[in-house]
Amino acid sequence: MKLTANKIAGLLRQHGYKLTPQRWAVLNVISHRHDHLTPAAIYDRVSQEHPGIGLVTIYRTLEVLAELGLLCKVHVEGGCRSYLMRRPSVHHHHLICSGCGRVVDFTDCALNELEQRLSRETGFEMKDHLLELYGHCQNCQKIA
Amino acid sequence: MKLTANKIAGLLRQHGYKLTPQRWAVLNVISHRHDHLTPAAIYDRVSQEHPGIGLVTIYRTLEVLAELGLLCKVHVEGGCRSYLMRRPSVHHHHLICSGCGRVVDFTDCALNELEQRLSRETGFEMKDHLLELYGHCQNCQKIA
DNA sequence: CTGACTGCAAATAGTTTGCATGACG
DNA sequence: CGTCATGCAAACTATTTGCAGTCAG
Repeated sequence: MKLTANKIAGLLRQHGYKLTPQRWAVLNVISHRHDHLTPAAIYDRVSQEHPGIGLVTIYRTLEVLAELGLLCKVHVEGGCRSYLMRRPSVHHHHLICSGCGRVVDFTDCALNELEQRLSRETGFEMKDHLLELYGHCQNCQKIA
Repeated sequence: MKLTANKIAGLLRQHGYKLTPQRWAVLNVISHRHDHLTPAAIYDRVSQEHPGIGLVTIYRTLEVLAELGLLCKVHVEGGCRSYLMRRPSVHHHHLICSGCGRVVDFTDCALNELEQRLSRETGFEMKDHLLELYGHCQNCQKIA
């Protein structure tokens, strides 16, 4: 499910955006990783190949890419700044390694039944949920 | 399960803290509500009865109270600053109304099976999870 | 040309830290 | 006394906004 430059460019254009070198650079940095990064960390990495880019551009780019569903945010223990990672816009959740930050996606959250029960009990109309699992990946288990 | 001043004072003292008027004021503000508040909002309310209190004290108090399990944090859609609310320290989750901010707790998250399956599939050792449900409460459904 | 995009600098927000002072056992 | 707590001011970090110059169609 590799997205080509063309597809991404098309997707951007559909929404009135352009695929600029900066946006491309951000996408490159993020898509080659399996963990999550802060805006600042993305900035650092992008800067290496693209000195002179502004941190502001990173923020704006992330906003656009997230809007198109090419990225999504992650909440992490302790602080909950807006960490981000790559992934298309299907309903899914994250399993995050507290050791190395690696993120694994999964789609089946098995919450329907729970939502229905709570809806019955509380009268709430369910709209959405936030689910993230934390643990240690095999690698980090060895180290610890 | 109302906590008396004495119990709270004892709990604080056990951990080497004191029950000061400021801490008491913060607890009062929070314990009378069913929704979540930002530190700044808590500050505003506490200030009314307790002018001259510092925002810093609110932050420090919240930290202490959270450490003792008298409060806990909430993540909210959009931004995810540290919103807070009252509640004892048992494993539980939040059902949050996107309309009015009301929070309902529930304990049975039915995630064991999911965690076991994912653990088998990915080799992760599960430690913890973050689960929050969002919806509209009965009241807010009427309004909308 | 026009609108989209970028980068800088400045402005905001939210939160933390250092320090002198005061309360209390 | 010695410890903990408070409030102020300052420091920081994270993020957003205003603006002028640039670029592609």
